[in-house]
Amino acid sequence: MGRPAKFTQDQMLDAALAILGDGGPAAVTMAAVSARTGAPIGSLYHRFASRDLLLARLWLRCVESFREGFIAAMADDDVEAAALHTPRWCRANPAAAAALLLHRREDLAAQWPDQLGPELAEVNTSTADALDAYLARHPGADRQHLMFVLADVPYGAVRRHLLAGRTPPPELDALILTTCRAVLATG
Amino acid sequence: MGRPAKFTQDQMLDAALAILGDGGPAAVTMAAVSARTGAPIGSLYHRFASRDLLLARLWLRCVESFREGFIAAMADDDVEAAALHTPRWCRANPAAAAALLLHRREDLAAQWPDQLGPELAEVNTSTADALDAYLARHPGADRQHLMFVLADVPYGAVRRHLLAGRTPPPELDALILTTCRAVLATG
DNA sequence: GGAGTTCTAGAATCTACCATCTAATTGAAG
DNA sequence: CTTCAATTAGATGGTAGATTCTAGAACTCC
Repeated sequence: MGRPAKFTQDQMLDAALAILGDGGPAAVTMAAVSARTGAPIGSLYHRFASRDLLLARLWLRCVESFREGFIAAMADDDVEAAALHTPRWCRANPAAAAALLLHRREDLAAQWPDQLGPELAEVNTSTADALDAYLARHPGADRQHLMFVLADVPYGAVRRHLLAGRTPPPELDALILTTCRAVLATG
Repeated sequence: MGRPAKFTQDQMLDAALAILGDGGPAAVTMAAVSARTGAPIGSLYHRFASRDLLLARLWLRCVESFREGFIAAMADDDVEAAALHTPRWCRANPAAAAALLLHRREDLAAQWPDQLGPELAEVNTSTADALDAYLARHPGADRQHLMFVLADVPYGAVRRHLLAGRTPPPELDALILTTCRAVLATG
């Protein structure tokens, strides 16, 4: 093999995530990640060819974690569970939630690395597919309304709390459910 | 007097706003603003003591524009109009809307300039006051529910479209209204 | 134990940008 | 026409941070 690693890739991503939470995208410098993990800069570059690649991987790791539960709920035809997945996931993964929902992807990795293109595409299409499949099973449903209820409202509901560094309060779920039912009853 | 100005402060802010829309906060360098307006860097620093000050002023200009209509609607006791103010204002001011809703204040001006502290405080308190006044007039209303309906839902509704560079579609207003009525009927 | 490989280590380099500084314009007022 | 202040102009300095480079350490397998 070779020399065993003293620092894992995930340790580096964890450090980057923590720094991101404290100081925003600009604070995530290679030097900062180095200082936080204790790993020398050379080791960082041994794992990640560039800063953009590191941040892109961090973003992907966060997204994967979120997407899984969402797609599962949709596959079960459970729209309400899918809508509630956002606040629940935020409570379970506050740091990842803040990273994902408080920043634009381009603000993290200015240049999305080519080699990660496929992974990015996969994330996007698999989510779209889950929605398409649901719509195919429910011809009466309206896509606009679904997006509103599944994405827009939960996102908005959660955001203010993440910004404040808090976890979304439990009362939020009732509000989201009320919205969900009212809007879906419409069309 | 002296030599008349060739470039106004608003021209510089407009350029910064456009650059922000194209490339995000990091793209708004003094050199970029200089190139876009045609004004030399020296002129920029003649008007704005620092980059942070320029971006802080840009942010304030955007916020003021939004706040006005919102506060007016609240003063009229018209919650539905206040909720719809967000999508309407976004349609009327797409660039400012993107700047305001797609970035965190700290991502624009890393260090908020001291001299702008009072203006920032004013923005925050005046909005809070409008809400407090409404609550005082309507003892039955629930603050959480109001925030959800006035801030969270409209914000979420609009965001996805701003991200895509589109203007929020008109159908959104009906969805927001439906949500507004359903949630306020609850508490 | 020697060869090969993977990883740590951090100094050195290179780049981009903010901010400063000096000098040159420009037009108004007297 | 002279004086004066506001503004333009942009070269230059200083710094922060990404990236590269070279050397050495630690482990496995033969």
